[in-house]
This record gives sequence, structure tokens and C-alpha cells, in this order.
Amino acid sequence: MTTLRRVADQPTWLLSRANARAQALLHGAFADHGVRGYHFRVLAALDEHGPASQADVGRRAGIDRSDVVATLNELVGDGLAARQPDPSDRRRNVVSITRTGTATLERLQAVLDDVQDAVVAPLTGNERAQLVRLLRKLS
Amino acid sequence: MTTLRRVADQPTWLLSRANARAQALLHGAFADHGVRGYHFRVLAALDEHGPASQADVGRRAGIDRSDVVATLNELVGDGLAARQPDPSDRRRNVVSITRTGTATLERLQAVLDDVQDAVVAPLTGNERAQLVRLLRKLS
DNA sequence: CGCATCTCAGCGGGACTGACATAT
DNA sequence: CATATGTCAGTCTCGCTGAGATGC
Repeated sequence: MTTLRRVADQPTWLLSRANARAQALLHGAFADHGVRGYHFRVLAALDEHGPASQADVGRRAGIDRSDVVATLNELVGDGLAARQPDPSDRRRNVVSITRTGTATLERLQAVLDDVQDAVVAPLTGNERAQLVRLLRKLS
Repeated sequence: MTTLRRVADQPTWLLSRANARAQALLHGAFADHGVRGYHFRVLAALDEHGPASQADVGRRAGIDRSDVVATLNELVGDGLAARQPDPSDRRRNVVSITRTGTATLERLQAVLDDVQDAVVAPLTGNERAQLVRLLRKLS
């Protein structure tokens, strides 16, 4: 009856489905630790690249500047990150991760690792490497 | 300074990034035609599997049954789908796609095809097949 | 001047929850 | 009785837009 391709076979659908499952797992796991994906991403960006302006944090974490503000408000409020005016450019804040933030990040990374394992569980080692390689080419 | 793995190399992040890009393209393209993803998914499910109850439509399209209600309200309002009580089970509605709905679906499928091509453009033919195969194993 | 940064308010899609009435 | 269906109201994350104030 149809001349259409099966939706369930199409790349964007598969991408969306797989992502929805992974995100659902992550949301639940992160929620147990009182954080959202944005929190982890910002902390990870700060840990990876060191202190930076909010705009740079946003670029590195793939988060809009306006969302970085709210996320940072919460992280600073929880003592996981620090925000100080940049003396060399008074438009900017220098954002850095605190010791508490690093400790939290390590716990969150362990949580993420578990989720990763669950997500890619159906794949062999070779397939996992292949998947990462292919997805990297799409980003 | 960090003992953490680079976020940008992790499967769920790559999945999320690739999906975000694809969804952004889809949102824009579908918006130009006045529809959202849910509309397309429901129409495609009806076209693929034929008339069904709302609960079945939701299962086939991967949409929660409460969201199916709102989506169907809009599709029926636009004359793209029809909703009739099921005489053999008075809890159910029998939902079907209209001729107008089929015509719209075909246009939307063409829109989707263009997006698919753009999304997987960085990949070779073999890589695209591989990606689909791997993503299917994750769903 | 143009441009970047930070902030605030708000929007909209998508996924989900809880509850309820009705019917099987 | 338990279960399935349709409906309604509401929540949450995420991604995004627009505007404004400040400083480069």
C-alpha cells in the first residue's frame, strides 16, 4: 500500500531512537545525582580545557551562551564551579572548576561510563569502534 | 590535569551531537511545511501499517499515547487523518490516514530524504549501510 | 563605530508522568 | 477483579531567539 521507505530503517530515525534511549538512561542516572546533562558537560569542559570565559565554555560544551549562564548559576551555587571577573577583559568572567567540582565530575564520569556500557552493550568491540568513527564523521 | 576521557570521544555524546544536528535540520525543513516530527511519524505509521487504534499508533511510532492524542487532534483538524470509534471495541478509536494525508506524507518523505542525504553526506555508501546496521542494533 | 560578552525572558519540540473515566 | 484505552493536565531537559547592558 505504500511507496514510502520504512521509517524504522531511516538514518535520522535510527539516530533519534538510539539517542532517545541513551538520553533516557543518562537523565535517570544523572538525576539520581541531582544533575542534568548541562552540568556534566560544563564541568567536563572546564576539566578538559581549564578555566575559560563563559562564551568559550559554551562553545566547548556545545551549549548556548544563555544556557551557560543558568547552568553556571547552579554549579556555582553548589560549589562545583567558580566565577570571577576577568581583570584583563572586564566583559568576561573566568570560570573554573573547584576541587569539589572535580570530585563530583569523577563520580559523574563513572555514572556515564556505566550508561555507555549499557548503550553499546549490543555491539562487539569492533562495532563500537566503528560506531564511534562513523558518528565522529557526522559531527 | 585530567584523568577523564574526552567527552567529545564518548558514544552517547557523539550520538547526541549527531542527532542534534539531524533534528535541527529536520525541524527546520518540517516547519517549512507546517508540521512537527510527531505528525510525520504518525502519518508514516498509519501509511506503513494501515488503520489502527491510537495505542497501536503510539507503539509503532514510538510516541507516548498521551502525545498521540494531541498529534491526532491536529492531524484530524487538518484533514490528514480520520478518527472513528471502533464498533468491535468501544474503548478504541480506529485511526486512518486520508488521501490528503497520504499526499502530504509523500511530500514530507521527500523533505526527509533530502535531510537524510545531508546528514549522511560525509559518509561513503558502505559507511552509511554500516551506520544503519549498527544503529539498528542499538534500538 | 562594529563586535563580543554576559544576562534575562521567553518559546517550542520532544519525552514523560499521574490521574481519571470508560470499556474489556 | 485486573487490564487496556483514550483523554487531560502538567513537568522536565534541551536547544534556541531576541533584547539589553556593558566593555573591547
